[in-house]
Amino acid sequence: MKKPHDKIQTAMAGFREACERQGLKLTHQRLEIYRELAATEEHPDAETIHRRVRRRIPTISQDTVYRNLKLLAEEGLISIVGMSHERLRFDANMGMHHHFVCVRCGLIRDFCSADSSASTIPDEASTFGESVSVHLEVKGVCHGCRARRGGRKPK
Amino acid sequence: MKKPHDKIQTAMAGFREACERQGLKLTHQRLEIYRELAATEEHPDAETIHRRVRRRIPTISQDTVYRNLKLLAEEGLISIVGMSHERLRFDANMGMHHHFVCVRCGLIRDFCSADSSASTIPDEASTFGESVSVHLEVKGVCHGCRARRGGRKPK
DNA sequence: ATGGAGAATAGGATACATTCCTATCTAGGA
DNA sequence: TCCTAGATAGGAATGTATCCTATTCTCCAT
Repeated sequence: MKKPHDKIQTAMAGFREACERQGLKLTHQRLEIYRELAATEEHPDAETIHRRVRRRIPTISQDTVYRNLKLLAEEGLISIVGMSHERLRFDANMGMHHHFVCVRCGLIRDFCSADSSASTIPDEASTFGESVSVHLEVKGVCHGCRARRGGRKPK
Repeated sequence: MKKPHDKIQTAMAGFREACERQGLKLTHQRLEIYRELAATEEHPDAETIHRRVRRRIPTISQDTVYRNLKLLAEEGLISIVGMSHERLRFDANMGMHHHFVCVRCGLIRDFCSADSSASTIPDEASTFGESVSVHLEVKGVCHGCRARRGGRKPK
């Protein structure tokens, strides 16, 4: 079993490299925000990260935490669990289906996979609890957004 | 190709039955909210549904729309796309992995599936755009919540 | 059909996560 | 060391979603 400390050290080194490669400045705040996230497996929310980082940087603002988390997610250095944050969206189709989600405009489309294994609850999930549903979430850029070009969200 | 009108009729009949079975009253508002959702495949948000239903029920309140959508989702008559609405949550683990999500307490755990097909982007997704990632989302009730018993969320 | 009890609704008030604004500061290259 | 674009702090603003409560409505029993 690897020491958790070493794992974080490794993650931090990789993070520094990635920031330099992508032209992001290595600020104290940014590093500590990432360190806090890399140190846990519980998928914390922004407020939790803010609270924890504040133990070491008492004056850090919530805006800095939100801004960095969003930026790092856009740069592919961390990920946002579930959908990118937008309003709740609903679906009357209760049959088995999967979702294609456009990360730029939020378009969601249903599809059914020919691959039946994507519709079976994996055994590994029983470690955590009793599963009731499973679906694939495919993230990407839809044709419309691709045609519009542009490196960022139209919004 | 089946007429869309017939599909909605069928869906409405099933909805009425389900409401009666589960002791939900068949109010005009509730029926129209469901009808609006059943008539589209675009996974609208609550505001959109509110706006559309208001064309036929001008005085319907946004609270009624929100309340019914949430209730119907809890009763399993419709579904909420993505995660149930909570704060954004982040993840520094960029390796391939899936998520188990407890629908009661919001716990999220990573796992890797032995089934490699769950890690391949389905061909069907290319219909909609260029995919960049795929992961399984397994919803269920975690052991902790199961032990605590109770039919509803602890919150 | 009619009355009553509890569920459901309308409308406004409220909560709260997230983002915006802007003056100030800092990392990193010249 | 100096400069500049990028980053931050702090507070204000935004906007989705929920709460509150008086009123209305559904549906079962009479």
